[in-house]
Amino acid sequence: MGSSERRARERGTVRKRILVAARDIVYAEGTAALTMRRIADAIEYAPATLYQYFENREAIVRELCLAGYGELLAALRPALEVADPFERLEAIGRGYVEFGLAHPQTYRLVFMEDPAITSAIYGAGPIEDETGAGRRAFAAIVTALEELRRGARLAGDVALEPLADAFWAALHGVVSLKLSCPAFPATPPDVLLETTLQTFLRGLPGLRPAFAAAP
Amino acid sequence: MGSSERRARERGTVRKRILVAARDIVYAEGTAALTMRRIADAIEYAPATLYQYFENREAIVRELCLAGYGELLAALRPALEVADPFERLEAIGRGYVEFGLAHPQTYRLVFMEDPAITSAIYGAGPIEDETGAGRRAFAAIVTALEELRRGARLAGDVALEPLADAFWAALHGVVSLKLSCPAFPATPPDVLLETTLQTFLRGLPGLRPAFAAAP
DNA sequence: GTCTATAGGCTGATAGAC
DNA sequence: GTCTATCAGCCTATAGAC
Repeated sequence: MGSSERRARERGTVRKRILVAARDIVYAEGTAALTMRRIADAIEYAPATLYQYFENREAIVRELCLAGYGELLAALRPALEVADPFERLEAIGRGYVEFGLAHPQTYRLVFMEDPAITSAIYGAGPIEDETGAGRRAFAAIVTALEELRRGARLAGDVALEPLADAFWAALHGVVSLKLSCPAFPATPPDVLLETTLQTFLRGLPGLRPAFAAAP
Repeated sequence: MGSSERRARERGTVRKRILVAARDIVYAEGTAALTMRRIADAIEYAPATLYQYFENREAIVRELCLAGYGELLAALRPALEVADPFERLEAIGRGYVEFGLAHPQTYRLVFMEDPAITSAIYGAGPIEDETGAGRRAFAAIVTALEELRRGARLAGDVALEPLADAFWAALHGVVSLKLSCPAFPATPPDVLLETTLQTFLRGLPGLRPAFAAAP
C-alpha cells in the first residue's frame, strides 16, 4: 500500500495543481480565458493529461464554481454570528458586497456566467449537501428576519421568504452592476452599499407615503 | 443618381438584414452563438460580405447593444409619464423588470455581457447623445426623487444620486438574479418585484428600528 | 458588391506509444 | 500517468477574382 498510497497522494496533488492553476487563470482573465491548454502550460503537463483528472473542461469549471461559493460562505461566517438580527442583516449585506467587489472574477464565475452551474448551487439536494450551499446562506437571511419578527420588530403577517429573496437580489444588484458597468455613475461602492442597505431596510429616508399623493 | 440612390437603399437594406439576423441569433441563443458565419448563412450571403457593412463582429454587437438599450428606453416611456413621482418610481421599476424578464437575451447583451460595451452606454458624451442614453434614463429616477423632495415627501438633506443608483441596482438585481439563477428560490418574479419595490421604497414592513435592539 | 479560397489562429478531446 | 501527434471542428479576417 505504500506505493498505492503514494500514488493516491500524488494524484490528489496533481488534481489540486490543476485546480489552482485554473483558478489563477480565472482570477486574472476570467472564465472565457480558461482553456485546457493554458492550464496544462501552467502546470507544465501535456493537455491530454488533464483528462486523467477531470472528465472535461466543464468539470473543472464546476469545481471552481463550487470552491468560489465556499469562499463566499466563509467570508460571510463572521456576519452570521452577529447577535442582533437587524445588525446581522447589515453585516451579511456588507460581507456579501465586499466579497463580490474584492473577488470580481470569482463572483462572476459563481453568479454571472453559466445559469446551469449557478442553478446547480441551488440544486435539489438536501440543505446540508454541497449542492444545498446556496440555500443554506439564504436560510440565514430568513432566520434573521424570523428573529426580528419574534422580537416584534417586524410586522407579523408578512411573508419572509420573498423578503429574503428581495434582500439578496438587492445585494446582487449592487455587486453585479458594479462589475458589469464599472462606469456606473458617480456613487462609490461603499456609499452605494450603505444607501442600499439603509434604504432597503428602512425605506426612503423621511418618506411620507402615498396618501399625500392624491392631486 | 437614380442608381446611386438605389444602391444606397440596398446597402441600407443589407445592413439592416444583417442586424435583424444577428438580433434573431442573439435572441434565440445568446451573444456567444453570434458568429459572422451564422449571420451570413441566415441572410444567404458569404461571410466576407459582412465586412462591407461592418468593420468586424464587435461593431455588430455594439450596434445590437445600443438598439437593445433603445428598446428598453421605449418600454419605459409610459412609466416616465406617470404624474405622481412616487407612483412613477413604481412604474419605472415595474417597466424595467418586466422588460428584462421578457427579453432576457437583450438584457444580457446590454447589461451582463461585455463591461466595455455596457460602460459605453454610459459613455462620456453629452446626455442627449446616443452614448448618453444610460444617463438619460438614470436622470429620470433622480427627477422623480427631486419631485418627491420638493413636495416635502422625502427628507430634505438626503443625497439623491446615491439613492437613484441604489434603486437602479435593486431593479438590476431582480432581473439579473432571475436570469443567472433560474432556480432562485420559490418567489415568483412578480412577487419578487413587488416585494423589492415596496421594501425598497417603504422599508421593511412594520420595522421598529434599532433602538429596540439593545439587550 | 459579392464571391471563393484561404491564411492563421484558436478550441476540446482522443488514440496509442512509452 | 504522461507523453506526442492529431482529429475535427470552430473562429475572424483578408486577398483577389469576377
